[in-house]
Amino acid sequence: MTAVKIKPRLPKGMRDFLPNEMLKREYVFDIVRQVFHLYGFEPLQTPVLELKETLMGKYGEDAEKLIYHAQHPGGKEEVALRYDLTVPLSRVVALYENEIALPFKRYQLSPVWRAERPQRGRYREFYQCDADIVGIASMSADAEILGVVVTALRRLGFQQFSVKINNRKLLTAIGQYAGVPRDQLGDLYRSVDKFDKIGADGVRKELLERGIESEAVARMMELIQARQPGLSSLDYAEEMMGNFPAAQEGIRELRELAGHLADANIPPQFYEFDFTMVRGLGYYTGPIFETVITEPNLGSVTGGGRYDDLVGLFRKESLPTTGTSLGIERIIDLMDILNLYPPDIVGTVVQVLVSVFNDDTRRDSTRLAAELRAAGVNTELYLQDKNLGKQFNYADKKRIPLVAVLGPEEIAAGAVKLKRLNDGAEMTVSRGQVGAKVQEMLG
RNA sequence: GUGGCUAUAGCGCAGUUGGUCAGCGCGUCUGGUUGUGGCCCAGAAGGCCGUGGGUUCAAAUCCCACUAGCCACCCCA
Repeated sequence: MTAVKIKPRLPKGMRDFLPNEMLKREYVFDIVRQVFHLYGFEPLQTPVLELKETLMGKYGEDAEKLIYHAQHPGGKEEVALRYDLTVPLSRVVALYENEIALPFKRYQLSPVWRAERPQRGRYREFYQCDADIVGIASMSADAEILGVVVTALRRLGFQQFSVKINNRKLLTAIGQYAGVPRDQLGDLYRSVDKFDKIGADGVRKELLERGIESEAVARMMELIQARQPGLSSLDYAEEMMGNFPAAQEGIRELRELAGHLADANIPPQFYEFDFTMVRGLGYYTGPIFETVITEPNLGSVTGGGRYDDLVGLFRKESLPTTGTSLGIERIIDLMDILNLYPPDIVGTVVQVLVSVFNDDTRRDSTRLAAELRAAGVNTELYLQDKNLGKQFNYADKKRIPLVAVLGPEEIAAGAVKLKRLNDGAEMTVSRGQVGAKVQEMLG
């Protein structure tokens, strides 16, 4: 053995999740999964690695630089770690077109990798929870996606949030209306997207700095400043830009979407039309969505939209597709900050600690643990050789709710003493009914 | 990728203009309490002050580089 140890470290932006944290993560995953099932989505799993040709050219130039490349020495295939779950889905749909019945409603809870500089709420390995509907052009599909988002967030305990809805077609029309040349559209969108952060004046300033004509900036500002509640914003947009075909189409879609949302009983306080919301990824073609929880601001917690052309990159004919991604990492960070976890998930899965009185009684404790497990109770048998006080201490620290004491007295009486740690209540019960009594004491 | 801030015990921190500055709180361990945790009391362990150079009689303290983390920008979940 050498004296030099390797420093235990992690790659930048990657994390371990210790049991305490995993319990919380799984709680969130479970709720999200339930909601996906509730809306009729079914699970899909794809490999961590994709062929480079599958990933390249889908996300835009900037995003592509963040793709992790994964080669082994002498490898013949060019492979990379997946960057999101949307492109793999499109690949799957194209690959199994004869086996998949449309509409294809799938969800996937999986890690993705992006070589970004880590920050709060931003990691290099992080889980996304995607739900998408392939094969439906109608806005009813988009409405279902928004229903999933709103339901999942509400079930997780978020009270105040707003899903912002915009449309790529409308953004195109806004650019046309303002008279901004094509090569400046990116700059235009990037600035407009910051409206919430830097305000109207900030956007105006930035647009001018980016060299966009002052006349175009003025027309632009007139448009985006007129943000109005509910559907009146759509009326306003139509009034202003109604003679642009892209605007007509975009507004028609959003009207249709609004109708479906109302029919589906999605409470209107949870969504709004916001023409300043822009999504960066290149593949969106229609309605786009994003959810921001403003207090505290950790960036967007969901993002999605319609991408009718993406499947078409993998086969002759494309398929209309819409979907969303829940940013589970940011949701988890917010759950902690806002204290949204139910009290019983913190600590441990163990319901009862079976203590061991002394060496002579260990066999009895082992049998008791077996009986409890057979009765379906999550049971930990104390495996060390320490006095009762230490064993209670251990249970207390691990937040195990009940301790079973099986000393000579109990053994002689064919009984078990159960103690509930949060209030100190004790109950001596016969061995035969210990499973039922444990459930009773756990309430 | 660009800029800024930070780095002292397991965790959170203090350390004044270089000279008892190696400390505090929490946690851990031991005992008070060998059939019962939390609270209290007493005690103990634990640090090459991120790493490597430099300045100086003297560096946790000043300078440089590196590394890591955080924040902002970019972008995004």
